[in-house]
Amino acid sequence: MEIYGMPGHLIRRMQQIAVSIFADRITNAGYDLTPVQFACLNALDAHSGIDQATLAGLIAYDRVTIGGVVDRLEAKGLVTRTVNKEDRRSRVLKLTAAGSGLLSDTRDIVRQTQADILQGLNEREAATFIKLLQKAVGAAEGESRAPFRPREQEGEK
Amino acid sequence: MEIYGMPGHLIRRMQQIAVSIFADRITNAGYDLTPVQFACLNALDAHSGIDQATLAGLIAYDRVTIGGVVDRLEAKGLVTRTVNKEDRRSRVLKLTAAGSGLLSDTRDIVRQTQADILQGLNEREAATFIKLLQKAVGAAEGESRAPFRPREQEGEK
DNA sequence: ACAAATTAATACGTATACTTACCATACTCG
DNA sequence: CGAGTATGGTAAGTATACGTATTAATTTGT
Repeated sequence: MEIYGMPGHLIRRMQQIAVSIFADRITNAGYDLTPVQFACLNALDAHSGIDQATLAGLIAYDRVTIGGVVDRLEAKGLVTRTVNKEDRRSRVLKLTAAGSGLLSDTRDIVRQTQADILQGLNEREAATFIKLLQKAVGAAEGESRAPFRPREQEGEK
Repeated sequence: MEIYGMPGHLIRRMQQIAVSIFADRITNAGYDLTPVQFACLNALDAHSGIDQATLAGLIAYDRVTIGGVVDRLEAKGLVTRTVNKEDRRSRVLKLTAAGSGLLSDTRDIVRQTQADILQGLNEREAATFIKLLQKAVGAAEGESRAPFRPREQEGEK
């Protein structure tokens, strides 16, 4: 069976390449941050004070995985984790000044990374590709073990 | 920064969903096999007797990762690993009868998996998506830490 | 009010997926 | 032919990325 034209193989390759480019650009700029760590800092910047489960849902990761990621972010002094007084099961996450600073410092690099990932496509192709990606992801979202969970608005619930 | 429309995020999600669907379909059919394990069996079926480094190159994985995968395939009795008499550094890999049988049994499931991954796209969209994926992967291939390495033909070299 | 169900976090286990470092073997070229 | 280089494999370490199970705390249903 020829696997080279199969979506499963190509998507894995694309992801492998994307991670590789991200690591390369970040390292070359003198920083130490992984894609999921960046995603966490970015989400905490927009939603300060959320707990780990909410963070996991916002960036569509497994709760257990995010627990480990937050461990490392906390160890690096980029994030604080305190028990929530209103619900003592959960932990309130906040960026530190260092976390906030690192996020600002790396945003442009990450933006550039996105372009480099699709370096082989022209503008029109890249737009089409992203549109199809979004459509495919949206349709199969439910098959994921770690689905995207937008934050509930105060009104609903 | 909004990450939901960025290629890096979408590609990771797509990969996450693809792996999830693969695991689901294989488990439901009563088998125990991961995507990379399937890729190894499939490559060894087409190229019996290659060594680990060649196998890694054929499916575009890191040498070290494939070492671990082959460990597990060997432990499950799906693959044999013997020292190459002509080059004692390398190990000759071959499918066992069990490995060959499992490959035949799971091929159709994997084929179906590929369609399920793109369930949200119609035929034309899926074709376009795969074409663009191949183009993007081909162009950025060199940025990967584990590039695809086709087998050298006897003539060159 | 109080048992049952749910939820947040964590512990433990498995499997990628890579880095760097090292050893053994093979190759190359002066 | 022998030194330097290259290559295959493995060891050790880090970081995802999940599954299952457990604990603690909150919510729900009666």
